[in-house]
Amino acid sequence: MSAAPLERGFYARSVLVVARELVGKRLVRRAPEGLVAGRIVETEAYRGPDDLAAHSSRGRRTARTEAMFGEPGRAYLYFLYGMHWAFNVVCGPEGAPHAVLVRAVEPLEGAELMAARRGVAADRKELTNGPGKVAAAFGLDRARYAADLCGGSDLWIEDAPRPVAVGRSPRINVDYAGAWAQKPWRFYERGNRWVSVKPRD
DNA sequence: GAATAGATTGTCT
DNA sequence: GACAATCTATTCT
Repeated sequence: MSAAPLERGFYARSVLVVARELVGKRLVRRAPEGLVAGRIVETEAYRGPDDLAAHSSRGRRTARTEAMFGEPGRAYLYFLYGMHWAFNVVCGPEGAPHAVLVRAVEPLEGAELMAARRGVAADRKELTNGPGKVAAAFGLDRARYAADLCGGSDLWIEDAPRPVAVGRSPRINVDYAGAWAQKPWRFYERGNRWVSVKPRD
């Protein structure tokens, strides 16, 4: 059972709408070592240049953020804390530096391959319950920078039924962004054990 | 379960 | 030279 990748129009909308609707969708990567797939259970919206929590805040357009200014439906990957990669999807109209961070997924296929890449047992929630963990489990790094999720790459997102209950909360670890840190721009499936930071619900 | 410290490097000031 | 959209091990309660 396989579905077509979500088309570019899905991503070319408000980043807040896309972030909410991505919860429940199916992230897939087909690599030479095997296929891994997971259900997205937690996302965050970043909406530069106004949003001070976004890397593209104040219109900062650099080699790192360049992909956020490009067409929607492409991957934005960045390296942080000296050792982790994080996977985002570029959203909004082309030229608007908006993106959705995928913070956690629920493993659906290829858990053994994820476990091998992560170095943890396949039945542990630590497999994919955080942005750095998702990127590692899916084997994503600089090589997938600006990869097209709408076709032509080995990484894409498929449609799937929407969860019954999607909660929202402030974003995680963006305290430096002042008032913007309070905006409830994190979306997650209520009650899902793979969500990274426990919400107050 | 919560809190803390240490790891480690690309990016920007 | 400071710091970051984090993770892990360890040390508390």
